[in-house]
Amino acid sequence: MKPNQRIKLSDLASMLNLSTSTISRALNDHPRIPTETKKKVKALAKDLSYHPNPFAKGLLQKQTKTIGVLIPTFGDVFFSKTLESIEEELFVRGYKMIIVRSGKTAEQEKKACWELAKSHVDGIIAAISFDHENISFINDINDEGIPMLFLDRVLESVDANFVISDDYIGAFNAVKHLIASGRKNIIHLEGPEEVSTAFFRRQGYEEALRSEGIPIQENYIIQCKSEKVVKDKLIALEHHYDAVFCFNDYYAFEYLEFAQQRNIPVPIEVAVIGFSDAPMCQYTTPKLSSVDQSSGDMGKSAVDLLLNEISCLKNKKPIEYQTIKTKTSLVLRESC
Amino acid sequence: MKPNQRIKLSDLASMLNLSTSTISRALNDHPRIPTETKKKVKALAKDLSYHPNPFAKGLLQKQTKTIGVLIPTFGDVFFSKTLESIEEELFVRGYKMIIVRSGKTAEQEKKACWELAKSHVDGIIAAISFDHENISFINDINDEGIPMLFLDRVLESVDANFVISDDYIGAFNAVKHLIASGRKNIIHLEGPEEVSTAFFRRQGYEEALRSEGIPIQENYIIQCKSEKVVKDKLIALEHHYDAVFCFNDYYAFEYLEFAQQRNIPVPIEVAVIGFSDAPMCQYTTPKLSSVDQSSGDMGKSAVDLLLNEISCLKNKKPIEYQTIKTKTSLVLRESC
DNA sequence: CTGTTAGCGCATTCAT
DNA sequence: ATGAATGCGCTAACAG
Repeated sequence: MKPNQRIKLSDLASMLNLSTSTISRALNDHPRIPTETKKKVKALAKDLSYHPNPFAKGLLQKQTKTIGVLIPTFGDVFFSKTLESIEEELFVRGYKMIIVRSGKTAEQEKKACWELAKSHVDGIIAAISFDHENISFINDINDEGIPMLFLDRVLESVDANFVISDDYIGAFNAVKHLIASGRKNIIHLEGPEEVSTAFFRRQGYEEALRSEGIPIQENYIIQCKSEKVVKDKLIALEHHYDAVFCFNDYYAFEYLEFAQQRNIPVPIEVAVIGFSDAPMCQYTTPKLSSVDQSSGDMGKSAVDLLLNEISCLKNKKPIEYQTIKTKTSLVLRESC
Repeated sequence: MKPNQRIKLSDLASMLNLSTSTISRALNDHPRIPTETKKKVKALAKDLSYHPNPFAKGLLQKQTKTIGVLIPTFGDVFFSKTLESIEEELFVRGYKMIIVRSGKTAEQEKKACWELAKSHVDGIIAAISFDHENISFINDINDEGIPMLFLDRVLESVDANFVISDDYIGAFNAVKHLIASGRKNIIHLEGPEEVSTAFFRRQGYEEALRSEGIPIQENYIIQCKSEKVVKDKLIALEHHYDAVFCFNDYYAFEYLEFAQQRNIPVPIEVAVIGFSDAPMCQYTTPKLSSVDQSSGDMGKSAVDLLLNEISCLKNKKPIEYQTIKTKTSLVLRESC
């Protein structure tokens, strides 16, 4: 029962006095093999815990049943949650997952992408961070026959499938809610300029103000590059603002800490809303309101779309690229 | 420059009027190839962005340059941090990483392990959750020539490399600190019984009490299965305890929330310490003191040990199994 | 120094 | 219904 060596087709063949082709066909449910033989072969295979060598298969056939995933970091809860759902969906559908981190620079990101391509994955799910001036490598990877799906961030001028959350609407509704509850002077802690999500969340913020006839003040929009600069700006604005809409939950956590240090009562004096709805939102004081991105859906949709594209590619069917926007919802807690 | 088809050795060979073996040797820096030829070949390879097919290599050679990683979840910050360091170290050393989640049951965990083994990874880093009654599958996987390293949790009676943090000392020091600061009635929120870390942390807790001559009270040790039961027990003990030492940070976050609801002032009346030092510890009110596990070191050590074992296996050198305990350190914040 | 040959494990012709 | 032969892309043993 316990082979201490890897078993292969030819082993089964010689044990049953059949040829490797028959064994192979039996295992793959080829129509012209008698049920009797199939049973016998499968039983033995199971008994010896035979597993086909994925490298032989990968070499012979086109597909490797492996998907590459590119993420900026494991540390961000949004990506953890999304990874969790991607892994689950891939596992169910018989795919393995190779993960690489994209790192801190556009160059590293490009390299990481190539690393996946070189691994001959069947497809890539990529959460691209940077605004690559030269996106030709994406086309190059596509040219190698590896479809790419982009997650969370959109790239202009790339023809591909996208799965993003509706950042614009999410931000819009959050800010609308702040205004509806009487806030007028709303600060936006803006995300890094290189990511598209930051752009759309800011757009949503601005449009919400505009729709209510509130003028947009440039000094209320704070680009969060250096912690010190942000704090200085906040201090300069103190008592002039009554709400803070944050690019993500981490910014919001930082703000809550800042507010506590400066004795700014939240939500009495300042209301705060984060983005992504990290599990930690319920453990801060006050509990943080946040925009949920339904990351579980994002992972599942991404896998769906990508595997579908792979299947189209294999069957030479035409591909219609889509951009799926998953719904956001405002989760109200104590901070607003 | 842009091949829209995957390029292979024979392509390079025909373009340079050389044989595939020469190309192969040139690319692999074989000693008996003139520098001139190597340059020429490498230049062309780069120009056409040639990448060797890892499946052909994997089939032919023993190693696949891929490591399998088994973790319970992406959601736990401890695992995120460890994954981050594993990925980094593997990437540097030219390895890819396949991740599978082990799921909720011992059966799923076993299946996930086999899934990795079937993928013909060169080795497996596994954070095993459950106390498998039948650990024969681990031996079976070893028999297939795939070394396994166990991370974070030890398994009795398995002969292998382990990388764990020194849970016992970490817990011991934390509780010692509580006692030193005048606490006497210390509750322990105990982790799940199936994981070894829970066992050692409890041991550390008990030994710290014992060393100070404080009796161990069974009703002060609360097994955290159902949230409701835990809260009921805590309520029953109210005003009788002055500190809570938690199995991990999440338990501690939950406790902080509970304390707030019941108007128990932390740390005035009750001191709290968590375990793992999640980044979120600094955003709670009060900021949570916690035991850091140096998860970065754990990831790196795990990769080191495993790749070393793989290399020994390949060169038929004898293997000496080790258990590396990484250091813990108490990070003091406001909660104690 | 280089080319020829063979074979890794498998699925798929083509024969029978 | 089954077996023999072929080749996926690559490296290594064996010539020359």
